[in-house]
Amino acid sequence: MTKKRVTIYHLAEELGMSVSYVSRALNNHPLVNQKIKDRVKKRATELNYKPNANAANLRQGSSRTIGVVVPQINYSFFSDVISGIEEVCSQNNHTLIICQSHDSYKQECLAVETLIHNNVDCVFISVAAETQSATHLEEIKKHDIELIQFDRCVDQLDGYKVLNDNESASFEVVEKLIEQGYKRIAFIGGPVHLNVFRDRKEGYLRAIKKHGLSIPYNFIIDNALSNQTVVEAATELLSLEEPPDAFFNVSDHQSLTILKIAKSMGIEVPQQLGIFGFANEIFSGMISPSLSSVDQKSKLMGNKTANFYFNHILNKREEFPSLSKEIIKTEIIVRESSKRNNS
Amino acid sequence: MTKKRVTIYHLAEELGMSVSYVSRALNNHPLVNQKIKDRVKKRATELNYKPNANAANLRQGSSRTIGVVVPQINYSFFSDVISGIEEVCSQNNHTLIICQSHDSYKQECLAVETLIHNNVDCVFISVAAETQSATHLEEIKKHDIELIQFDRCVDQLDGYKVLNDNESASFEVVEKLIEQGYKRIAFIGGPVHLNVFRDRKEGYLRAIKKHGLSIPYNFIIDNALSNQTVVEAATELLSLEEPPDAFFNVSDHQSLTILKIAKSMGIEVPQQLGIFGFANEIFSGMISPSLSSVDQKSKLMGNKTANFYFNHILNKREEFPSLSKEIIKTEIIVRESSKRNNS
DNA sequence: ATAATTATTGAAATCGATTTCAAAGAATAA
DNA sequence: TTATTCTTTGAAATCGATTTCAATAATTAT
Repeated sequence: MTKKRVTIYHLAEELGMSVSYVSRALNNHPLVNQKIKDRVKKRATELNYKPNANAANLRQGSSRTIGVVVPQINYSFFSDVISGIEEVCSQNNHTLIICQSHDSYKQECLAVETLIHNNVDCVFISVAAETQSATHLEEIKKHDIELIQFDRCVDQLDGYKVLNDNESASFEVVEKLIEQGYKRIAFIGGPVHLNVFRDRKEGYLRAIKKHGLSIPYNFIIDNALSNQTVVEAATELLSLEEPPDAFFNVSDHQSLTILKIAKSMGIEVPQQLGIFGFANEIFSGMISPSLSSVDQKSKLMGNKTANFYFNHILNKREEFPSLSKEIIKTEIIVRESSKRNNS
Repeated sequence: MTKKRVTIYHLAEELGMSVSYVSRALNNHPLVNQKIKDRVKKRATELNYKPNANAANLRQGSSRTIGVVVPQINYSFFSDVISGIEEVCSQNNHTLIICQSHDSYKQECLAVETLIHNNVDCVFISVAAETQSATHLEEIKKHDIELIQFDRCVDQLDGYKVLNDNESASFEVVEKLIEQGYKRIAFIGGPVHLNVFRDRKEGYLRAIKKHGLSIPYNFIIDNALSNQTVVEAATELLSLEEPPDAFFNVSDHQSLTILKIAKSMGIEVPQQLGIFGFANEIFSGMISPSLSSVDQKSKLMGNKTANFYFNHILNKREEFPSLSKEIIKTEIIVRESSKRNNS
């Protein structure tokens, strides 16, 4: 009962011409008369003809497909980026295949395998927290597939990268905290083998150095993405005789956790404790006190990553000079959690 | 400089056997000796052979690919559903192609076209707010592609559907409001041509009827998904001489807007005004007062939708009786915004 | 030893498009 | 009229896998 799909052969027979001619007519080939094109296309829609992309891709080598690998689709940052990527890809008639690594190196490798099998033209990747090697990414290149890393990149591999200005944004954030009179600023970071967290830490350190603040070594906590780690670290720090008077965090989730701990310990935010985070999550502006944060322009990052491919790689257009890195300016959003009323 | 991809032909030549044999060896065909399988596979990885899915799909008719269409990838509900879908699909060695309709019927049709071109085996769709016709979905079936609708479905089309218990959840919510002594309960809904919003409205109406409450006609607002509509409607209602004493909303964003309006008008939540929403957005539990809401188990919905395909459609397995609808039980989460202190 | 059966192996067709190459037809120039 | 150019058209090869069908080799039964 399964009707066979209408192919270009049926069309050709119906129209009494050869398949090659029909193919050219459908693809707007200049060697075909306009009238014929119209006739073929009309009949094609009538017969409900849909080209088989597999066949075309097999023949052409290109698949007009982009593979995306992210740690989690449903983290707001990544879903925004993907939304931005999708927008541009669909404008350019490209399809998206999406995989998540769940922050596992192994699953990331599997995802990369899948994308190679599917013959994608390019891979956009933001690597898993676990990822410390680039062999799987080199694999991609070996297969003549283009590669663009965005946000979380591996250092071992050069090539196209789309990034935020993590270092300078962090520097500015810490200066803003200092302006407000905070002096004992702690840093809650992520795994330092990932560029984004390392850069944020470096920005923090640069500001601290510039202003000659003396910070106890244990005010700097790396690898604190999990909630539990934050709870433990912050509780310990805030219980010190001389506790920090501010926290700069690499995520808003960390900020939120710290805010809760502060509340439970009766510490007033922002008077006694300033909090500044990263990512500008949807809840950051909603809760009370509202959380200061760095907006990463995530959707724009998606747009730019995709455009990077279409402008710089696919059609190396003259108006776009070739480059390998694109830095996206973040926006620093000062809210209640870092603004003392002494102004 | 572009090295040609290693194909099964290279492999066959290297190994001194025919391509058919190599193919069977790689695919664990029972007719091939285990030793040969091992040898072929070993050499395949050595030579860095990656099968071309396009070629296989073309030949086999099936693509092991699922297409997903949602209004917006970065709405938390949909990104959670997609995450759940992805999980199950990757377990079953299927690839995901994802499209967004941006709530436009036209873009939804384009997305469907794309998926047909790409020869997907099945489409999972949650339709755009604009969608009122099913012709594009019938198109999918005409091409012998399976179709599962989830959450937002069109009524005109029967077939597989995965849904929340919108009606009964709404009924319960309204009863919970009534228990708390709220009597003049307004309803802020969505476009009624979409099942989910209609069902929520019906649940609301059933509870109202059961308890014999008299509600002025203008307390029931349909098609209020946009922020502006909510602002206008809520402001008007709350300015009445006899304003509503509670709102049941089809989304938490609506709840949030109403909460803000109430605050700005000096109306106390939940004492003077109860608020209950839908979707249990990430911020709902974080703000103050925290917002009561219905958790839709979105990731589970993704899992179930995908499993529906693998269990009921792809391999009609005996342990799963054939059915066409799956209802997922929501969880009703009562928070501060609907709990009067009179308990 | 021969027939019957089973296990291995491979040649060639196939999926549905694109594209090369060449032929045929039409238009123009000599 | 013939030679030349340009346009229109189609046969067949191609992409890289899978699969059918048949042939050969190895094993077992008679």
